[in-house]
Amino acid sequence: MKTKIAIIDDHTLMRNGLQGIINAFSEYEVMMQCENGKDFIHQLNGVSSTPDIVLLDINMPEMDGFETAEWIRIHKPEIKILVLSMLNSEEVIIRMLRLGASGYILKDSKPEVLRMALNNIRDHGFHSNELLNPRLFFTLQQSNGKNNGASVLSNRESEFIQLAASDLTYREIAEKMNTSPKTIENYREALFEKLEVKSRVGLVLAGIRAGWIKI
Amino acid sequence: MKTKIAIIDDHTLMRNGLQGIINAFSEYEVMMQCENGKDFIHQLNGVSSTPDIVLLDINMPEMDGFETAEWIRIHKPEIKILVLSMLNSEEVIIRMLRLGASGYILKDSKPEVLRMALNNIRDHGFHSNELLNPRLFFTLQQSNGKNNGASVLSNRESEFIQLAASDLTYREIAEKMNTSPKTIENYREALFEKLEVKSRVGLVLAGIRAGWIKI
DNA sequence: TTTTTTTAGGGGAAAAATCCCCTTTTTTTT
DNA sequence: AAAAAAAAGGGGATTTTTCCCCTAAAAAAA
Repeated sequence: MKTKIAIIDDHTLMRNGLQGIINAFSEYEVMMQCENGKDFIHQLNGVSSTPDIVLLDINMPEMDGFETAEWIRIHKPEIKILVLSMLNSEEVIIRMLRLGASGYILKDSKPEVLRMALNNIRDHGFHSNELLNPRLFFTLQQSNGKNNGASVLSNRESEFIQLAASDLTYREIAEKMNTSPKTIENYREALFEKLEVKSRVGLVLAGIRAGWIKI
Repeated sequence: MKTKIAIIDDHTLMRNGLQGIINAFSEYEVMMQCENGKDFIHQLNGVSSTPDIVLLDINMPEMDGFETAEWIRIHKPEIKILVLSMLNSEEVIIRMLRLGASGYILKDSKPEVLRMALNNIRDHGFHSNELLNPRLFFTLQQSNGKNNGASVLSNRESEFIQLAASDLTYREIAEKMNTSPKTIENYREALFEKLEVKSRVGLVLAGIRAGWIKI
């Protein structure tokens, strides 16, 4: 069962581009295209199911992103909102969060970022890579337990690589993971080989590029 | 004219500690100490002026931080809220933002962090260092004009930090930059201090977040 | 013009990371 | 049931990083 997406954006080209990108993700399908909030509300009456996630632009005629987010929070609170905006402004981001957005990414993001954002919202209820301080993100991820993504990495390796991307020493990482520094050594060596790197910095960079490390 | 602060926290020792710290900041004065939200509302009726910023704890008996934030947003929206919490949890942070908080810092923050948070809220209406991704923060700062990131780093430091984000050793970086490893040491130490990190990985991550390193 | 910053460099020591070599137990896959 | 992978751990050595201390010329700022 694919997760259903609605796109709310006044630019037809943008909508179609997004639809193409999203439909290429096997786990998602675009079920609605709307040119503003009013259109979205109108179309909702004509469909049998509601979207799971709404991709929401901010600057739109008639009913903009802020109004739309507010409407969704009040009338369809089960729908998650991922704001897709050109505005890299903290004030806007915070305003959107308060209106109930579950994530906020920039329009010039790469498709992988969009996909990761959608995954995070679907799996954890919110997305924050682009938004919130990664320190906080990792804390939460750990408490949530499960390790999604990378089958290349084992669970413990995933935990480790996230912590490797920090200001901690291996000894401190070992303490956080409740294991010995020598065990950490095993993960490190295994990952160095897998990712063909020679240093911890190289490992972290490779992890970031591979999408295993959230910044 | 000093900015007036109210402290809402159920621990007397914490309140007094905070009051001491804040009164040592020349631009702020503590005008109220309250042990929970109810106490705050009650005390508000007895004072002629309202506080500008409220330092708000979350876990409190009778009326906790969430309820208090909601009350303030509805009844005294002009009062800014800085949440001071032990909870490093994204869910809590997002909930607090939605309830109208202007900032969120951890209780184990240093006094300078508290002061910076207060300054940011006073001057810009919000504080986000601890909360939002520094990359966005710096981007915003740059577009606002002052404190543009580049001037923080000297030319050679900029070259160095980019090369630090690689699989190379410092000796190899020194060769690439046609200088001695000891000179590289100077850049490294200067940047560690500037960015408040303790390791090369920390440096690289801070550089990425600040937008100085392109990956 | 004086002061500060940048650039360039060094000595010496401690801590951390890296690289080899291993063993054992449990879990998963074939 | 056998093989492979994951998880946990260790010994011991080398290299790299990190942390103090320090000098000095050139450039930029005050």
